[in-house]
Amino acid sequence: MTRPEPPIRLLIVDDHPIVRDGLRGIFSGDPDVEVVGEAADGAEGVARASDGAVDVVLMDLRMPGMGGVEAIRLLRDRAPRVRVLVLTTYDTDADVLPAVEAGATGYLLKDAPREELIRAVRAAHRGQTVLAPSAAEKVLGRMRAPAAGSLTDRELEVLRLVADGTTNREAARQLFISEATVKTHLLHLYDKLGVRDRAAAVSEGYKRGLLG
Amino acid sequence: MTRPEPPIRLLIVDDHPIVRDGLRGIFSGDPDVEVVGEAADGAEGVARASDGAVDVVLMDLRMPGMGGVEAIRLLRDRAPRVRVLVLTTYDTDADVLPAVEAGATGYLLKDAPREELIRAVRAAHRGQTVLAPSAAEKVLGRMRAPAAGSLTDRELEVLRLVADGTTNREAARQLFISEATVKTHLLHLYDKLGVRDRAAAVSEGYKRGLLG
DNA sequence: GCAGGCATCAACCGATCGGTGGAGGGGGGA
DNA sequence: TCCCCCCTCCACCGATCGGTTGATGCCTGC
Repeated sequence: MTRPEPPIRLLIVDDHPIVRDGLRGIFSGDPDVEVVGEAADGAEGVARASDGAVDVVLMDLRMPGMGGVEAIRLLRDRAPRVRVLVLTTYDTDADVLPAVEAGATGYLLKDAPREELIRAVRAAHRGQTVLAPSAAEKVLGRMRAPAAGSLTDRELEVLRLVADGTTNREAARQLFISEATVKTHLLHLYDKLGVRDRAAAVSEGYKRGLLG
Repeated sequence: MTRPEPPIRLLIVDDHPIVRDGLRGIFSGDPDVEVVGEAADGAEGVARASDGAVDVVLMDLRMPGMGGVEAIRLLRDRAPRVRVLVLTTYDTDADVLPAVEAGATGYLLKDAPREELIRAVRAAHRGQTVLAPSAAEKVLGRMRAPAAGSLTDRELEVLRLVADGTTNREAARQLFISEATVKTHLLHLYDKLGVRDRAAAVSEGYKRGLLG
């Protein structure tokens, strides 16, 4: 007879107790998956997943304290064998790309059906990449538009000013537009570059040859 | 007989009325210098100096609204013949270097003796560079340590993290130090790079080959 | 003619950052 | 030995930034 596989040891990391309970419930009916712990933020998640007793982590991204992306980075270092499956509400470039680059094995949205979630955990455990369609789109989009001028002229102007240390207010004056518009351009280019702040945007700008 | 030179037309830009009055008083006794106007911030200063009726601008740096550095940049564009003499209280790298790079003809501190101030205005009018000793030191220091690892190991680590978009808090966790220490490192490297914020620091980092 | 990209602006909010002024320990060069 | 540099940490503050939502006008391509 076939020896039963040991269950997949799953850690749930999410700041909302209700979500954690819901996830627990979903997996409680599955003998192949055992929820071995929960954590309410990234730091706790890293701590619990670093002891070798976890196979897969279901990781939320936006959490108070240490966020998911940082946690994933740390886990790549401290527990490389742990697979991290991102499970979050958002699928913007700025969420998906950093998470994938940090080393997430998969990326699902919280509106995914239960079955898909269960299948994804199994797939992640086998090391397979599981991307929600919208997340896959972002990743591919990133590949397709690698360096090119994905930024509009105006966005590039703003980025250049920011790289020179101008504040939003100063940039607005120099471009003869309002500060609100500068912020809008920034938010757009953050999304396009897959970053969350001006410093990282400048860095991406250099990496892609937009600045320099 | 020698035709008397027309007086030097001087514009005073400083947000403190008292300082403006003091400066006016200093030059009132000098027939070679005529104070032709005052402004309380950079924007007003640029406007008044752009009409061709000003020879030299005495410019403060830190002012509400548009600061002095930005005003100097704009003047380089709109009224290149106007000489700008910076007169400020501070002489840190972060003040001196941007001002000089923006195109200031001179840099004096407010504790300078009256005579030096008057001499400086005349020198600036002739296009001569006038630097307060401490300011000259910063400029030379910049020349001496052009690219090299003027940053300490720790500062460079912090800069790299910042370029990756990590917040101070996250960087602190990753380096196992407190957030306060991260901020200290940042302030130090801002000074060394001659910038005022993380975005510009990242840019300088790439320009100097510290990043990328 | 209408969808969609681009540029513009507004208001509000919490989080983060930058500025300032200390303080103390450790290590290396003068 | 003494001083300076580096690294560490604290607390307070105002300024700025980033997030969010929603809206308008223009132009181009379908």
